Amino acid sequence: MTMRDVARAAGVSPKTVSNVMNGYPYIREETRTKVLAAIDALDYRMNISARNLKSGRTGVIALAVPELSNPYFAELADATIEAAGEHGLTVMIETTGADRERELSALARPRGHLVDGLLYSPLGLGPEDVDELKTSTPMVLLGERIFHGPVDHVMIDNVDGTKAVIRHLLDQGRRRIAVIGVRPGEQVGTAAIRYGAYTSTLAEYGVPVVAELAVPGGAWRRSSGADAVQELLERGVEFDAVFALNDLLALGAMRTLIGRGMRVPEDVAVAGFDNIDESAFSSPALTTVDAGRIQIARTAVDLLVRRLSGDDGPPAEIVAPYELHLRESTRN
Amino acid sequence: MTMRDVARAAGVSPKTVSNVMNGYPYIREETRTKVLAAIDALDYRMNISARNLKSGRTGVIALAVPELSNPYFAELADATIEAAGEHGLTVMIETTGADRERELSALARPRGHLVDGLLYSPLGLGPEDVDELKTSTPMVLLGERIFHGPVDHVMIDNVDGTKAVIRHLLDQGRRRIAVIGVRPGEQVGTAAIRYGAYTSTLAEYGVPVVAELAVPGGAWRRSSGADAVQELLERGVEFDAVFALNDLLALGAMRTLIGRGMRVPEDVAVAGFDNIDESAFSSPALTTVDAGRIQIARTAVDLLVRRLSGDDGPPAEIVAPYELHLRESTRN
DNA sequence: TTGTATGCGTTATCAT
DNA sequence: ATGATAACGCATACAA
Repeated sequence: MTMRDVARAAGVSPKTVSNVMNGYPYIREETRTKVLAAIDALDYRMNISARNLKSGRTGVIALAVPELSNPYFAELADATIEAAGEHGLTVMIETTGADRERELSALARPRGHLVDGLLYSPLGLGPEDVDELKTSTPMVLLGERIFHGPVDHVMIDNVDGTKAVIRHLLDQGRRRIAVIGVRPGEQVGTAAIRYGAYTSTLAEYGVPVVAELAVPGGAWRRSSGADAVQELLERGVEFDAVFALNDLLALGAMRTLIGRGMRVPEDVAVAGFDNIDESAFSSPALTTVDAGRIQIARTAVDLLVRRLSGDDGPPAEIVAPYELHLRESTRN
Repeated sequence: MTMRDVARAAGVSPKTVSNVMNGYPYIREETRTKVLAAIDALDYRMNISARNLKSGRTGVIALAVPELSNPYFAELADATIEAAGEHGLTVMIETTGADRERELSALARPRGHLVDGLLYSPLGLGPEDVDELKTSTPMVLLGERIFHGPVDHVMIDNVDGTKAVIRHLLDQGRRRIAVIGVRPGEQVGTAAIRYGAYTSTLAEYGVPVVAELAVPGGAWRRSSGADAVQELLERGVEFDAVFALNDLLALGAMRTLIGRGMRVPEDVAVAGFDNIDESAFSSPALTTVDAGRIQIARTAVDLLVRRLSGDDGPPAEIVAPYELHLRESTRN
């Protein structure tokens, strides 16, 4: 079942069938109708591999994320699939496990020319890898580890988002705000940015930054959040609020607090970042910053589509607007 | 950058390069080394489209699920990607939104011959669609809407899993067990099976099945679970336990109960089904049935791989083992 | 053990 | 507005 078969059935040449399928404008209405009827009758689908071989286009873009078990990335993936679908593109999801090697390999001639472009959300790469980004495949970067790179970049408004939530905690009278999930060694990346915004907001209010209130946490999972709070309690550190660098950490933190008989928010307020679906339904519901994933997905796909259609202007850097969601976990 | 270039660089013919890349055994070690060196030096990747055009294989399989925002499917996707990776296969995720039309279209010549096989988890299809499954693309069905179809089938042990959790609730002395997420009209599918196992377990214990304890819920989301319990409370129905047909419903249900000042499990025990990551970290932690998604993914990929390598034996029907996780939400 | 010739299904180019 | 022809990069069959 090839284009030739369709052409034969419609009484035209293969090229005409191709033209119809690709929306070539100069076709007589009568011819188009005939061809479409034949396509329908034979239930014909074009062979994408053959087209790709000739034209270089597959209609597939890849989304490289650490893992789908993290709801933030799963929800981002859903949003991306939807946004891509509106442009007739299919999304191929690649999970890298936040592993540097696997992230780099996702960059190398993605999937043997099988994808037209790449939406790329690296956790293990940094500014030192900026050269690796000069791929031939169009790419849009999601995240904040590599600034002013050679490619388009869609970012979360980490600074203002964090400031908003920390101000909220301070306005509620909290003064000993623990922060969990920090990465002490790192100078770049989401952790460093959010932590920096945390300290500068405390400074604004004249609240001292206390080292023992910052708890490292490598993987931003529920279990790390639970462990972090456990550690604070065991060390006897006093705190009246927890700012978790993402929602999963916050949910894990609340789990430990409640398990230890503490009240949220009365004894300790908890806030997170991401606004994953889960956060609206936890008990108590979690105060968090919505990073704007719907808009991020949409913007990233739009940028990529523009590149795919040949735009080679200078790299764009776009910051998605954040939104603070105040819920029970911080309300006095 | 084609195979010819590599061949030229290595001083051999393209065919030899092809042989090396495909693991053809009868190659002199010296030749193989030369070729591999050239591949490495030129950073060559094979063009998958070209291979597909000739051989029919792409090394890509598709996983069709309703949506990734549901953590069960996201976690299943992660497990599938991992299992497929061990066979050198890439996974392309297709979300159908549980929409019948989109599910059917995922079936039709998937992605223009771009995928070798399909792992298919339909929610909107039923036995009446069994003919649609007779595709030319190898396929493995995940779920329980279509039994004894023409294709391999990996199933959750819904009956025994449900029985185990209901017995547990009964053993704890619960006698008015609400069940939420039922689908009254449906004769097939997960909802009907789990609800059937619920009623038969009650019967075993001589506990009457009360109609008003069964609350319908179309989409199995947190919000539906919250609404279902809301409805029970508003109707003044008495109940000492909630069996939610999946974890998301259960988490939503707990949210409403706790929000209304009820204690879980003291006043009402809550149990779910799926054992998504979230359930171990809710407050209280959720008792649930692990449907065995890791094993389901592994088994499904194995079955598909066997089909891809030409096995055309009769369709297999495999039931993954369940595991009951007892947590705080049901412990007296 | 390696090389040569051919064709997979589509699109680009050019012609009509 | 439509058609003829060649070529994309690889694998297959067959030859050497």
